[in-house]
Amino acid sequence: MTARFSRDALVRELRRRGIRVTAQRIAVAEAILGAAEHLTVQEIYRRVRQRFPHITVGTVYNTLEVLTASGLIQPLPFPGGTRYDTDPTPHLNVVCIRCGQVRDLPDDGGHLAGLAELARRRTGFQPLSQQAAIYALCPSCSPS
Amino acid sequence: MTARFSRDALVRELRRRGIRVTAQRIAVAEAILGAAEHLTVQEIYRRVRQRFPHITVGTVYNTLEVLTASGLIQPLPFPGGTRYDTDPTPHLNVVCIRCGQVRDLPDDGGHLAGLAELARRRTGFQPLSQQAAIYALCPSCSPS
DNA sequence: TTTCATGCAAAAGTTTTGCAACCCC
DNA sequence: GGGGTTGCAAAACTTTTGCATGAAA
Repeated sequence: MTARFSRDALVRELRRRGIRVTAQRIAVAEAILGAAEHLTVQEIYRRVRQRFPHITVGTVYNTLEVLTASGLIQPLPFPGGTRYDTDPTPHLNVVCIRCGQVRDLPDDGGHLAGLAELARRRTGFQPLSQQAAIYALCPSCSPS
Repeated sequence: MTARFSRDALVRELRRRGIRVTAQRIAVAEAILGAAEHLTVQEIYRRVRQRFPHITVGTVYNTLEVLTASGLIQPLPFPGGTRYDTDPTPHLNVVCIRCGQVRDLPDDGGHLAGLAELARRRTGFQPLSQQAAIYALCPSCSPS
C-alpha cells in the first residue's frame, strides 16, 4: 500500500469523514497509509514519534479508533497484536507462521464476497467488514 | 461444538499425538472441546480452576500451546484476545461487533478451500490453517 | 530414573482510563 | 468560546519467562 493521498487530499478526506484534523492524526494516518505492510500499534507509534516526540501511545490508540470508526482503516487481529490495514478492497492475508511476513492477495475468485453473502443469508447478520488469513509456511521457512 | 471425546478417548487421542497426559491437560482440553463457543484464555482458566483451584494461567497457556502444536485446537486471534477453536473443518466465524456473539458456518460454497488454494498458487506458501471472520451487526444490535 | 509439567512469582507487552491544559472549528 | 484532543500517568489486562518442586513415562 503506497501513499494514496497527498497531504492536502488526506486532510480533505479526514474532514469529509467528519474527523477533526490535528497534526498528530495526520501523522498517524500518513504512517499507516504510507506503509507497505500492516503495521502494529507499536510500529505506528515509533514512526509517528520521529515527528512528534511527545506523542503518547494513548493518543495513537485514540486516533486509530477514530480512523477505524470512519472506515479509513481496518484493524486486523493478528497473533502478537492488532495490525492496521488500509486496503478497502476485500483481500486475503497470507501469513508465514514462522517468520511472520504477510502477503496480501486480491480476492480474485470472489471467495471473500461469497463468504460475506453466505453469512448474510445464513445468519441475518449485516456484514460490515471481513478478514481472512491463511497461516502458512513461506518457502524459506519450509522444512526442505 | 459438543464434547467429541469420552475421557478415555481423549487420553488416547492425546497420547497418539505424543502429548504427555496430565490431569490439568485433560481438564483444559475438555473445557475447550466441551464448549459451544470459542473460549478466551480467561474463560478456559476460570472453568478449569473449578476443578483445579491451584492451576495457574501459565499452565493454561503452556497447555494451549501444546494442544495447538499437535493440531487438536486452533487459536483464533480475535479483537479482545485469542480464542480457541476445536472444529478441524474449515469454517467461517461471523462476529457481531457490538455484542460479541460468534456464529460458525460451514464452508458450504468451498470458498475457504478456494482461498487456501489461491494462496498456495500465488505465493508458493504452504497453507497450514486458516481463519475467516465476517464482522457484522446481529439483528438485535442493528439500528432498527 | 529421567524427563518434562506444574505452580508460584515476576516481568514484559498491549490496551484502557482519568484528568488538566491545549487546540481545532 | 465551546467542545473535542493531547499529553501525562496510572491501571487493567494479556502473554511470557525463570525456577524449584512434583508427576509422568
